[in-house]
Amino acid sequence: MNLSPGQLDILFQALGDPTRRAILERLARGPASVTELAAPFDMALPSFLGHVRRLEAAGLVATAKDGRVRTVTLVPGAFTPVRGWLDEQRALWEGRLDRLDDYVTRLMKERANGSGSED
Amino acid sequence: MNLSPGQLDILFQALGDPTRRAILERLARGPASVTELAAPFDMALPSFLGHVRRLEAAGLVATAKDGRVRTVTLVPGAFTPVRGWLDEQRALWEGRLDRLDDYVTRLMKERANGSGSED
DNA sequence: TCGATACTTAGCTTCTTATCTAAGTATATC
DNA sequence: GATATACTTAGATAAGAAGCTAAGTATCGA
Repeated sequence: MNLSPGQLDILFQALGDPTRRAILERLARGPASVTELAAPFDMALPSFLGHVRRLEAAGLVATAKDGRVRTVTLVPGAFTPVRGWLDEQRALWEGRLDRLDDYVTRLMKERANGSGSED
Repeated sequence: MNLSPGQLDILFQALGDPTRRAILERLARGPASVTELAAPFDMALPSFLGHVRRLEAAGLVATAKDGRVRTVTLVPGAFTPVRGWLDEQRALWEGRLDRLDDYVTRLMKERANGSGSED
């Protein structure tokens, strides 16, 4: 299950804004209407709605309109690709350390076998 | 150990670009010079350097100039705040599920104790 | 039906980002 | 010392993001 090329871009970019992260933090405690969500922020509603839309485009939240109220909910698994990339990155790094370790180990064994003639 | 308000912004934003993520992936395998790093990308060097600078500003890489060559290396722990935020977010979410679970459990017990008079 | 509520759309301004080309500086190599 | 290499700086441009106000639409509640 590979993700489309730009998906990670959209996700990381969506997370790169304090307002949007705050929205997600709020939503982790349960769904809320747009107005409810917007209340803590000193921002015009259209501006705020832009953030919600961006989160929605990233697949981090889902919204549904019932009557005149739009309810926003967190999409639980949406962080997975981000975590995935981070984990991969860590694996790469640790793989490198392992190889470095191997290398040093081999080097030391060679020294122990001790021709001792190198400078 | 709390991080400055904008640190997460800068980190997430730095990661929200495919070129920059590719640079990090390459660097996980070991340090490289700017020109070396730039080779796979169809991009003018000044543009490319901009990306390296952004990664450096985010603390994700360190650079050092020796002679005319600037060597770029990964900063290992730099992802920690990102992971941290992601983990927190997950904890919040799971905390919510737990409470939901408690709630449902309590509800079912009440039913079992069965006054059965609520609608 | 009328007013209030909850968005929604449209249009504008400003700032930032991602690019580029052209030209400059500092080292290394011959 | 002349040339080549490896950045580096300095603009210029175009696109995108974040914010605003003003005005519109659709419900809800009395």
